[in-house]
Amino acid sequence: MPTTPADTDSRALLRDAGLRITGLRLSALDLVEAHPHATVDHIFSNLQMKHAGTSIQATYNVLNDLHGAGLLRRIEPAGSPARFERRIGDNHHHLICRSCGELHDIDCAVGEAPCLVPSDSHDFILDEAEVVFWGLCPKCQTTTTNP
Amino acid sequence: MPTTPADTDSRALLRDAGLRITGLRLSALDLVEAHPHATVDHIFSNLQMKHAGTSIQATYNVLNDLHGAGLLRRIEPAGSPARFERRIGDNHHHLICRSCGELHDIDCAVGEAPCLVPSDSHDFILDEAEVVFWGLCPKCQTTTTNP
DNA sequence: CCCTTTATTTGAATTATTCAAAAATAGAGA
DNA sequence: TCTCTATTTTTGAATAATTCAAATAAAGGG
Repeated sequence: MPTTPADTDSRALLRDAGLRITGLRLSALDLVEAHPHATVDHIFSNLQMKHAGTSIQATYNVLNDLHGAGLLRRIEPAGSPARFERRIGDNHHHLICRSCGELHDIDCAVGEAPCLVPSDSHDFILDEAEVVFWGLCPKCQTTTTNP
Repeated sequence: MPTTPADTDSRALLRDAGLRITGLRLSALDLVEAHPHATVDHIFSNLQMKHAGTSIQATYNVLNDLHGAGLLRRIEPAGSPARFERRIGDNHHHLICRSCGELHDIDCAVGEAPCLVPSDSHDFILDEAEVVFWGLCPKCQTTTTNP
């Protein structure tokens, strides 16, 4: 079977994570790379095209395993099923339309930095400050009030 | 029926929001006031105590109506069912334990509604910058690695 | 007090996700 | 290369959170 550079890279990622190299996992990694913020359903139907007979449970398994190994980031915006992305380890955030769910990556918030440091840590060991910007996308600004 | 000051206040809130004044709605407001971050289940069982026969659907209706009227804020942290709180209109955030789900309010150091500005607004009309601090609470720092 | 609108109950469905046992397969070692 | 075992995937079913819809009950303006 032909191996693209990306494929070779994905194999190394899986191996380094201690996960076996399977077609589903390689395809899932590629898919999320190509379609950031993909939902489980979307990933599921794409996996089915490449690997006939793929089950939804296997899709959840694969995504959970990849997430557990730190190869995928999972985001769960309010009112939406889980989404997955490859950009991990950086400090990027998300901008979501309340009306249609359109989602953009936001490289980093600018300005009022104090918001990214809690005023009282309650003695927690912090590992993430997750920021979601909510609003209305340009399209929904004009269509929201329609009948 | 006796009306406490809080009760009177809640009645005014409902009336001003154009919502009819019902026992369930008054109790739900009181309950969330007394128990910030309460889950639907928690609110449901408490409503049942005060109003025998209350259904889970009515609980969802009441909470959705109050939320729609802007009287309750709904938060939906990843991996948790929806939670409700009375603190609305201020710019406070949340600190959540990844292990046990313990949740604290975090007062934002900076005042206004979206306390942060995205690096690129994508022409969205923003109404909220939601920040969730994730970490491990003191208790889970010691118990997480146990068998 | 009646009537109409709005709430709530009753009963069922949907969506997102997980659990568990059986069958298949990756890949380390003989 | 072949075999064996642990891991992965399928198959089948269950659960949790939430919503939908029709029938009944209650709020509150006239």
